[in-house]
Amino acid sequence: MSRSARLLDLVQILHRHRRPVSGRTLAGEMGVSIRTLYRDIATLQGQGAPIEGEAGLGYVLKPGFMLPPLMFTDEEIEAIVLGSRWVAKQPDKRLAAAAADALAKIAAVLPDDLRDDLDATTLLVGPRSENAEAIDLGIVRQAIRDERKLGFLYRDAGGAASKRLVWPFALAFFDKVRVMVAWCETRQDFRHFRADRMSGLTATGIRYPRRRQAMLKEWRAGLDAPGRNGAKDASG
Amino acid sequence: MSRSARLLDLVQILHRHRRPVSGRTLAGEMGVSIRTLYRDIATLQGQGAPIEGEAGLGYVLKPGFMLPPLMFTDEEIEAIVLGSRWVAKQPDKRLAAAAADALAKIAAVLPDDLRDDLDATTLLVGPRSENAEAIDLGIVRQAIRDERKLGFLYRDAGGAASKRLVWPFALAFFDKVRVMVAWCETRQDFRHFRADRMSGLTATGIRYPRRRQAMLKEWRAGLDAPGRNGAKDASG
DNA sequence: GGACCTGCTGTCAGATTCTGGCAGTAGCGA
DNA sequence: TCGCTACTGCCAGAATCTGACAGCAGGTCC
Repeated sequence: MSRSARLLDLVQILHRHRRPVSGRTLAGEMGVSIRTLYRDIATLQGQGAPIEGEAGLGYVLKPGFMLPPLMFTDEEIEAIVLGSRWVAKQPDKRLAAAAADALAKIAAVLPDDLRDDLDATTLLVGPRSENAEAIDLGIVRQAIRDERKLGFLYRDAGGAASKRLVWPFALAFFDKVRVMVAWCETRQDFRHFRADRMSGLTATGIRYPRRRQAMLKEWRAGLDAPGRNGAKDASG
Repeated sequence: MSRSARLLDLVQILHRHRRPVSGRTLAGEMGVSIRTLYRDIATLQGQGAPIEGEAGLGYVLKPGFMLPPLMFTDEEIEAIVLGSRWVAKQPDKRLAAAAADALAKIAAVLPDDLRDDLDATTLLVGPRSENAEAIDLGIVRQAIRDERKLGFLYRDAGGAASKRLVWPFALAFFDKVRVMVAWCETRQDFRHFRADRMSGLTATGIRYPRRRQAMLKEWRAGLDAPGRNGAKDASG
């Protein structure tokens, strides 16, 4: 196995273990001496991988992905840049910042002439009709990633407010509004919630008992089935 | 210089020369023997780089970018995936396909568990309100990249039609419509054209005499200047 | 056809890099 | 204190890379 391939492997092994792992263990899993492992870790850190080592504990990788060298066509890069620019204009500030960071990382590794092309890329995204949401969608995305319950106040189309505790598993971006899809504990059914009608969002930290992928699949099946509508807007 | 760094260099050198380059020349530019160069080319091709060699001519790199190993955080990947999905739903079919291809390439290099996450990524893009355009925006993007003139028929807001020859340099994606920004030869000024009002698009193949980056800069300066509006919609 | 340019492959000795083991320093927690 | 860990310097052997040479195949030009 080549060294570069081994480095990618190392990141993936670190990704699997969420808890700190000792260098000895990692070296064992990769079939390599511990001295070499330290060298590999140093190389990865030099390449910008967020690996942290603490004496007495082991190594942890901050959540993320390591991409190997990739080749993209002009059109593919244009698509990625345009898409990221669109995200960067979304009202969700953390996601927008992440999009900007991703673009910056890509730009940083390109040679000058290509970076100029990217800076001046002639695909522009128009300004959004702002539809300010009172809540921080970053909290919703974090709750989805961690599969944890969310509490909030919801005001339905009629204006009636209700307190909700839900299991969020998806977030949809429409032209105008953002919609959270979740299992509602109170109603015992799938519901979707417009972000601009939510308030008092609180991350409970309580893990919900299902996998978000499974819920997503079930919800999609409900959408496809004839005569049903999957989730209805949370008015009931 | 490490081998991996040299491989990236090789791609960049190939990118600079648009015409076919002989292996001997490339080897000279990199300070390496021709035998090693052949090995490097083979390695790059093995990694998926679209390099083509023809006996008697030399090597050509299909237009594209080579990205070195990159580390992205969870949020950055989510931003890229969401953005690409949005692009993939645009009516511009070639760009949409490119977005899908880029996503597929990224997915292909991820380990299984991460790919599942990506497939089921819980950030969805809602369907677009379709606003069918009669023209192929791919032609417009190609003309912008190659800095070549475009001819077409434009129907303005009042319904009056006019034949246009323009120097396109940007394409903007708004919520509903796509707008081409160009220098209009007839009017001798910047104009913008809504894609759904264009028809009979023809790529002339004639190169226009300015750099698109310069025009973009000038146009932007016009936007920022107080009391002006940069380009007006092509009604005049 | 013949001269010439190019891509491409095999082989092999020497240069270069990588690797593993050893020794030693330092931080953290019990 | 002890045990566990991260981390560094050193060096000989292993693995890999590199350059040079020889040779084949495919195109271009005269």
